[in-house]
Amino acid sequence: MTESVGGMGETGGMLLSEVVETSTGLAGTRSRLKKAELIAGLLATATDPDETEVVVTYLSGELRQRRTGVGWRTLADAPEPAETPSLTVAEVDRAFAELAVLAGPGSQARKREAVDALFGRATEAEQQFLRLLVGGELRQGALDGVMADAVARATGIPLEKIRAATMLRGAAAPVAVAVLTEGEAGLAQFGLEVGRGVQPMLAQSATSVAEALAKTGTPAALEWKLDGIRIQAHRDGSKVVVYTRTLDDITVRVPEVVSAVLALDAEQVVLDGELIALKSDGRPEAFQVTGSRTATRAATGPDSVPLTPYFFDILHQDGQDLLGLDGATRHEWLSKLIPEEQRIPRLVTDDAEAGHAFFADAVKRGHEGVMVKSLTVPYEAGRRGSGWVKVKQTHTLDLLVLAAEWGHGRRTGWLSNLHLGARDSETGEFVMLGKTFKGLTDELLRWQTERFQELEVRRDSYTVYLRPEVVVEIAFDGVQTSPRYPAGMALRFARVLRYREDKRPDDVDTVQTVRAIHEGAVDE
DNA sequence: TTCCGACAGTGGGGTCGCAAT
DNA sequence: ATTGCGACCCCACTATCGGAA
Repeated sequence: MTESVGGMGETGGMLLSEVVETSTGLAGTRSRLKKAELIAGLLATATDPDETEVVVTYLSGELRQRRTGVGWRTLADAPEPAETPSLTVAEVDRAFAELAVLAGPGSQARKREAVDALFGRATEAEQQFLRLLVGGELRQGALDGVMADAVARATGIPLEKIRAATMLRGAAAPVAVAVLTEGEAGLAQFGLEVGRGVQPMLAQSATSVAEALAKTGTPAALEWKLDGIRIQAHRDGSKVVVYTRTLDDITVRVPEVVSAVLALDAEQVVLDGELIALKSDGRPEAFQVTGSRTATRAATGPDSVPLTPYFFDILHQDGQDLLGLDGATRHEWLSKLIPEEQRIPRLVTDDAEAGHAFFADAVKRGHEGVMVKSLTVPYEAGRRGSGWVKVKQTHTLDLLVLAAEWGHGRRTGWLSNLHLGARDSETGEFVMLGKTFKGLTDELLRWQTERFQELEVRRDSYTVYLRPEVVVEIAFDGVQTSPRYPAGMALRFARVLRYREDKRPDDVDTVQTVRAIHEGAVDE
């Protein structure tokens, strides 16, 4: 262990440079076993729980502070790097903790000073590491999953137990610290705690109800998939806390949820649900409306858009943990506690045809599609298992590739991100509706990189612009209002299905067609 | 030996709050 | 009042590793 040299009166502890070296090693191998070994090796040299916690979070690609107010722009111009490493892990964590609480007039300048002080003591490699860490772009092939595996291997504790504790605790680092310092006995402290967010259960995708039913097994429950914000509501007596999918606390922004939960006939409860803005006729507002209202802090007043909470699962009630129970039993508990108008409409069936009719009805009512849920699996916090499967309505269009941007990371050297345009039937011009990088195989990336440069008309440092010749079939979930694109519309979740070399630019779909979808005039 | 679950990476559009201009 | 940045909401898809079958 090297002592800190020439620091600011620091006493020692692990150097940041040791973390940076390990991170470089992680990026240098694709083997997850090797990554786990490297992580375990460094964790073994940590001297105290605090240090262990910081190292665990850094090697998972995160800062310990949820928000610091420092981003890529602030870090773009940093002072000259130091020649030799001296920063300790503890010093770096403290520096970010201080940055995180800076606010008010003049805070930008003070942030600048604090960042310069920190980065002035960092070597070139350390500066680069911190930049990527802050930006959440470490890309060393190790995040929470690999970290959990590393901790399991280092301690000999089954991965499943570590994972379960992590999901219930809602965070990886405290669990890692507990087992690294106390062994398996350290896991005993982690269970569902009313008031503390649990990683929500996630869903796989399927393209049809029949395919979804094949994954979940039958009979299964189908529920409308609402296009809103995922919420997890905790009540302990008179205290209510509402969390988002990433366990951000949004309680003060959603009084509707607080009052709904306080009205329930239970002292303690943990509920999973969806929050959505509805029009006066009961149809859902565009996601942007729900998102905007939910993001607004002081969301009261006459002009405020009301939100409606729906609940679809229950994890705890009055001292009893329910998340280990099967889906059917949990829903019985839910039905007894939650009034029908606050539950998501649901159909239990083993018939794909009946299921499809339920799906079609949900879509007709303006919803995204359905969730298909196994009746037999427990609530698998944080898992994306086959117990829950989503089926969404999608659209497809033939569009023109207007340009393509150079990729990053494993896509470096390939043209990756496509600019997509529809034809304006009145002017004959092509109008950009958004970009996509999704759905491309390596083979396709190779092909388009070559082909697009043959069609190049000009380029800048990010983008190659093309002659309007390449037609691509695009899938997307819907059309949203856009403040950025010229038609005032953008595609939501666009992805490539295939190139259409059999089609000509005149064949691509029109802006007018897209507008019709936007206005809900087209059913596909 | 092949199959498949879990993970990480590669980015997309939109909105609000805040500080500076 | 406007602008730029940071943070967070929604997210689809492919490649890969390593254990399961």
